[in-house]
Amino acid sequence: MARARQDSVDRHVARWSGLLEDMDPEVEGAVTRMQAITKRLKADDHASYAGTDDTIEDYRTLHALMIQPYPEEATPAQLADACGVTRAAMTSRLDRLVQRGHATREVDPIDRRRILIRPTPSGRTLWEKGIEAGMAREKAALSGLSAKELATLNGLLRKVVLHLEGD
Amino acid sequence: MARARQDSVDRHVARWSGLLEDMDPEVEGAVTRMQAITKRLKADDHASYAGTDDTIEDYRTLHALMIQPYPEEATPAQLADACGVTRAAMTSRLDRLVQRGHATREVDPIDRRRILIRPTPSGRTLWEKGIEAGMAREKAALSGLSAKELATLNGLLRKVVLHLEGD
DNA sequence: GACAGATAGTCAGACGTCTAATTAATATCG
DNA sequence: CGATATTAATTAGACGTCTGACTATCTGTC
Repeated sequence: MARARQDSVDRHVARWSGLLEDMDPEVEGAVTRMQAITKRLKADDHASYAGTDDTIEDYRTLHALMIQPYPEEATPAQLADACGVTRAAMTSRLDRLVQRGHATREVDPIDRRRILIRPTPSGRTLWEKGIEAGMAREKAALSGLSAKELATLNGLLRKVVLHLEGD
Repeated sequence: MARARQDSVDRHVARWSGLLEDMDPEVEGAVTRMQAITKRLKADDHASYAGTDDTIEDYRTLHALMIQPYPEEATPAQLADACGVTRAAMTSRLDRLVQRGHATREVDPIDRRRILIRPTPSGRTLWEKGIEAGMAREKAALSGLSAKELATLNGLLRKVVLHLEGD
C-alpha cells in the first residue's frame, strides 16, 4: 500500500509536532482537516451568491422553511432551531427575506405572540436554484473518494457525532 | 456487524431526502457531520475563554506566532496567512493582543513598512495554558473512535483535502 | 377574574470578519 | 535621478452573529 502524499495539514502538523511532544498528530490532523474542508465549503457557498442580491443565508433560511414537518409555514423560533442560529439572528435574516419579497410575515391568529413565515413564489424559486447548486458543490468537494470510501468516512463521522451528542 | 444507531444528522437527512430524489445521503451526511463537529469544536473553544479577559483568537494568534519558522517573531501578514484570516482582521487581533500586553509591535529597521510582532511573557503563558486545554478538547471530541478508526478517518480526510488542494 | 411566571419575537450593543480605499515605504526602470 | 508600480499595514464601513434586555401575549393558580 503506497504511502499517501502529504497535504498542507501534514506540513502544518509536522511543523509544531517538534515543539510539543504530547500532541497526537492523528487527532490534530483530523480536526484541522475537518476545519479546512468546512471552511472551504463555506467560502464556496458564499462565493456562489456573489454578484446577486441574495445570500447563502437567504437560501438556508428558505431551505429550513421548505423542509419543516408542516411544510411551507413555520415560526421564527422553529427556523432558528433548524438553522442553528439564535432567534435574534433569525429576526434579521427574516427582515431581509421579507424585504426582498422571498417570504411573508403574518401574525398567528390563534397565538398572537407567534409569527408565521411563508415563502413567496420568488422564495421558492431561489430555493430550487440553490439546492441544485449546493448539492453539486458538496458532491464535487467529496468526489476524490470512491463510494465505498465515502460510506466508511460517513460511518466514522456518525460515530463521532453520536459520541458528541452524548450517545 | 450491528447497524449503527442514528444520529441527529441521519434524522435531518431523512426528513428531506423524501422531497429530493437526486440527493446523495452519503454526501449530505458527511458534509453535515463535518459541519456539526467543527461547529461544536468552535463553540467549545469560545466557551473555554468565557469569563476571562482573553479570547480564542488571542490564543490562535499567539500560537501562529510561536510556531513560525523564525520562532517568536513574525509580521502581521505572516500571522494572517498562518491563521487563515485577512490582514485587516489580523490588525484588529493584534490591537487587542498588544493592548492587553500579550505581544509587542515594532517597526522593522531594515524594511520600515514592516511590523515585527513578538510575544511577551504573559503572551507565552497564555499560549502554554491554551495549547494544553485545546488539545484536550480535541482529543475528547474524537475519543469515541479507536486509534485504528481515527487513523482511517484521517486518511480519508487527507484524501479529501488533497483533492480540494488540486492534487 | 387578577396576577405571577413563562414564552415569542424583537431591539440594542458588541464582536470578529470581510472588501475596498488609504497611507507609507521600497523597488523598478526609462 | 525621478516617476511609477508594488508591497505592508491600517482604516472605514458593511455584514452576520451573539448576549442580554425589553415588549407583548398567553398560561396557570389562587
